[in-house]
Amino acid sequence: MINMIQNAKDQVLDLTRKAYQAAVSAGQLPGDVSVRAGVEIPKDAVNGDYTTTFALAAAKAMHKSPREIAGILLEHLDLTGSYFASAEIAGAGFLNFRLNPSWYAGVLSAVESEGPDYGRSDALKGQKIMVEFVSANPTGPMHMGNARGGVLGDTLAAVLEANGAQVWREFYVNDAGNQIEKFANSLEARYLQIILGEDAVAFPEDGYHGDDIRELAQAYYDAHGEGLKDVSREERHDALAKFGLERNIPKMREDLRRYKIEYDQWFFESELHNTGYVAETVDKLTAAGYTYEQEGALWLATSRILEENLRKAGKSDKDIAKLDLKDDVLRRANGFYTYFAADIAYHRNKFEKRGFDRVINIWGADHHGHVARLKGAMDALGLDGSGRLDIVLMQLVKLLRDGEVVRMSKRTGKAISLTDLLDEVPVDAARWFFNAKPDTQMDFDLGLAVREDSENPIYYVEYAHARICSLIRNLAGEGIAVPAAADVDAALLSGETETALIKQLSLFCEELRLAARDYDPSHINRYLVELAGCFHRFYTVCRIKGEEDAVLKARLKLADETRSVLKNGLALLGVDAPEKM
RNA sequence: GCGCCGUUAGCUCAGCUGGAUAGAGCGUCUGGCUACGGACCAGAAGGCCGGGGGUUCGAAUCCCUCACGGCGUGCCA
Repeated sequence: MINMIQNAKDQVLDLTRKAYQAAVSAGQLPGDVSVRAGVEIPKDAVNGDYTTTFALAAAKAMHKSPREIAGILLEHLDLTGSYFASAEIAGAGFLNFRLNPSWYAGVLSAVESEGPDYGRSDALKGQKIMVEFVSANPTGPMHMGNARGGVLGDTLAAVLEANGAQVWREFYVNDAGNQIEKFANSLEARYLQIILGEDAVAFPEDGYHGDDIRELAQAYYDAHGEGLKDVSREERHDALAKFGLERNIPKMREDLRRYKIEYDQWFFESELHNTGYVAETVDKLTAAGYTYEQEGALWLATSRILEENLRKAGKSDKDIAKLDLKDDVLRRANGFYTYFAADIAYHRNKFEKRGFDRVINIWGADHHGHVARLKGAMDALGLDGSGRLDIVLMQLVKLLRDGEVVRMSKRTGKAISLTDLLDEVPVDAARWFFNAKPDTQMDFDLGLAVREDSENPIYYVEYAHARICSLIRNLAGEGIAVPAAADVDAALLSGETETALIKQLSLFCEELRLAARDYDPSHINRYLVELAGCFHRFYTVCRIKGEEDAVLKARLKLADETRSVLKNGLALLGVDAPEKM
């Protein structure tokens, strides 16, 4: 885990502090001033490779102008043996540093020695994190929201892993409760319609109208005949629901696998009910004094819990009163537990029983009303939901085809499902596009995703990779192999496009850190587009084949390392890095 | 009403939790290979960062407020 960015930043700060101490000793600056200075990479390379705002931040406390302080620091700055060739004052009082070849050589050797692990860190080492995502209802096909959530969850998990965390991918199967009851009702109606005729059996108003329900009923009928016609309603429901789930769940598993998503576990809601864990969890909340009975139902005093949290967060009573907080039912008057009660039990299970340090859920934005309540319920159980449960809400996906909104699948006439999408768009294109920042609404253009031109960024990145592979193949054919970093003179890579490319290689670790910090893997997409751009620019300006041996080697090495980092980045996204296109 | 998310170039979005002249890609216009893959590269035009206040050396970024758009506000999940 070599991070050359961090190394350079640390060194800038260290050199600056030493210069400051020297200036204090010389009596030129006041001592004992603690300065909160940052080190940054300037947007524009004319402002150096690294810059510190030390002088700007210190100006007030030292009663001197930033430029004056910067000037004194510069006098005492000793760059001997550092990564830097020079430093200068600029603008309002920035101290700008320029890298020397030793740093560039450091990047080349880091990429080489870490290979497929380059970019990984142990920042989250020792943390056990669960990412729960998709968790679609097993009552029907998965939709666009699931497609987006699947990519986000899977890639986020990969990003957290790359930062050293121990990650668990989980799918929560809602195989209990009202949804399943509705599912059974719908199947029952279709089943009886097959036997008695469409007109003889009314279809439930709130049932699932999709063709998939008809197909399931037909499949049951084909396999088992009229056996369920005269049994009790309950028996018929159980048999049909069981049959439906046993078909639907493996189907979801297959569809997700096609989407390159594999889970560590499929967790069944029914298990929480069957083992009495839901009841036990509700009893715990009661024992903690957070429940009450009203109109035959058992309620959770959500409003009180949230009020306590908000007060702790510094909200005024007036603001809290405005919120109109409501309590939630845990157990209905009919004795059944609500989905919310099961969800509380499920999350208690994640934290308490399975010992996850952090739990991340990917939810559709339409569930956001649930976020604070679930966290609050965890708080009430003493499990610190506010601190350890993170919910990533993703906004809706609007599907377009050549600029026009698409609502229905041409084939089925129903909402477009995840499999419809994959029939139309390559998996890699879908994975690339859905890996966008979760909290903005997104347009997914089916036409664009399959277009093989410059408007489609995935090809830009893949092309860079394929181009490099081709170059290496050609040179290998001439007996020229990629050299070791130790045999490369980094000082020869001094052209603008070359230094820019090496700097971009060094940024990978940083982008991975940000992706994990923001729960936003799209940092990687942008990084890869930029990296590909740096390469294409380098490749246009710098020839490799036919150059003098030392130059050829250095440039070939740089190209090969670019290939390696492109591949690492694409692998995190679950996208193939093609050697030919 | 209340809450959450959003508003940056014609379009899609960055902007590293306060830094230098607000950046990319696409689209538009103009250029660039008898040389390693032209699925590429270079250049140009295009902005009251939704509006208005505030905080400070300094604000797209932090606070307040208003406007617009999306989504919520069930003994549904």
